[in-house]
Amino acid sequence: MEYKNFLRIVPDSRIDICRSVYEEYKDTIKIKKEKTVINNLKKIFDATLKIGIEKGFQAMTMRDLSTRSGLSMGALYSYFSSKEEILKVFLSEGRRIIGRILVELIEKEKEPAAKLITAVKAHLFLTEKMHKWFYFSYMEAKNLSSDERENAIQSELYTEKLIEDILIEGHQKGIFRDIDHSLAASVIKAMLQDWYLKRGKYSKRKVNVDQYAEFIIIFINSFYLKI
Amino acid sequence: MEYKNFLRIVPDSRIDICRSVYEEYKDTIKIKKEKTVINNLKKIFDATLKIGIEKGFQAMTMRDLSTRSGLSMGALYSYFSSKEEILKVFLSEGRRIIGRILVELIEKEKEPAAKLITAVKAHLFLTEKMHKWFYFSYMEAKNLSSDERENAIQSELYTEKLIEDILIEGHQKGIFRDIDHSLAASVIKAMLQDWYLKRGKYSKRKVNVDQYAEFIIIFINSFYLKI
DNA sequence: GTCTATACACAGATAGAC
DNA sequence: GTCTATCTGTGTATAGAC
Repeated sequence: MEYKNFLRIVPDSRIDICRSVYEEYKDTIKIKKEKTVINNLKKIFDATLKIGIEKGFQAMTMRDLSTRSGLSMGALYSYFSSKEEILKVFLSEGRRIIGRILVELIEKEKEPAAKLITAVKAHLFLTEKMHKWFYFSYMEAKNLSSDERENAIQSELYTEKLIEDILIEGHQKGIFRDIDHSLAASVIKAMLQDWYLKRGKYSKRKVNVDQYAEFIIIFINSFYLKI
Repeated sequence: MEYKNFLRIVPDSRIDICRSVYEEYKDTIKIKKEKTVINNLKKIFDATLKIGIEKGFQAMTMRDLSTRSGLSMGALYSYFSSKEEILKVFLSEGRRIIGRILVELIEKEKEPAAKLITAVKAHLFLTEKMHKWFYFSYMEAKNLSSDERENAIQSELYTEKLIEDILIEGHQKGIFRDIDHSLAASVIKAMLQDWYLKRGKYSKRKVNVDQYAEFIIIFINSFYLKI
């Protein structure tokens, strides 16, 4: 699969997040008209992402957010009770949607070698599509409350476990070599994350996500695949 | 070489940074007694690092820093003219020292295969020794002024170039395979960075830096070394 | 449902005593 | 060389008009 095919399969996640937030928080959100809420949530999250990437969430002021989202300060506070809550909600709903897509795509494959390729591509393609969200999420996770930070870490480890399980299964079926699967999953994850953490560098070097995916897969296979 | 040997070779970098800062900034620092300056710079940088890792540099207030360093607000401002300057000086002097050590260690080796191993170990061991500084530096680089941020990026790319050059040399000498050296250097760097970015994870799994180094080297060699 | 005006706390920075 | 006290700007959050 190439990135352009992936884009056709996966729905627009930006609106997904807003709908999902509306469903879960309609009791605490003071505004009641669904269409208004989703529309404004989108403005809020879009602006949060832009400013957050420009100068970090901490440095973003509610006045910044008001200006960039086009909503007044008062309006913002009828959607969220605090600045901190915006971060919490935006990151946790994003994680949910991403986890779901990732699992769905991997489960379609039956053989470990194909599963591994799908896991790598699905992760890279998702981070390509939502690269601002991923970058923001990575950088701001440490600013969450300790409960929420724990959730973020668990979500990371879950992705890693998906990869590790594929490696273990492949080894049991005699396809993959006998290697420390936990460590291997960890460094594979590191390579996947580099794609969205250093996005600008790869752009400058004219490396696109399909090329990066291919390279990573060859790298991993040369290490893992029995010849 | 193992980590414990490395520790014997490399001098205490925390005091190095303070001395280096004193030399370079003695004109703008209002205090004149060298011993006092170095002693207090150490207190300031130690506290900056601790608080910065706990809650980020932006969230650190000058009052926090005053309390934790044991110096008054007034005293702090006779060493630095602003909060921003503390970050700039601390990161740029650290980069200088690290770059120097890295190059010195690699230059000792003559053969590409040995150079590659040394580069990997030197990087991992340095980040192990100064892991708080590296983590802090990675997370806060985006909060620098655009000039200083550019310096930080260039310093990153320089490390990557060191690796790429080793790969190219090895290929020219017929030892390494013909692979996209730029991409390879990039993902190797990603694996090296994971060591200090996810330090806690590896601790929990009882993986030490020597084991991680060995794993990474086997991984790279299986991809790169001609059989 | 959205706005403007404002309360109140706390940030960075400095002046001047010691 | 270091401290305390204080200035001033700006941050989050809210009250109440429209």
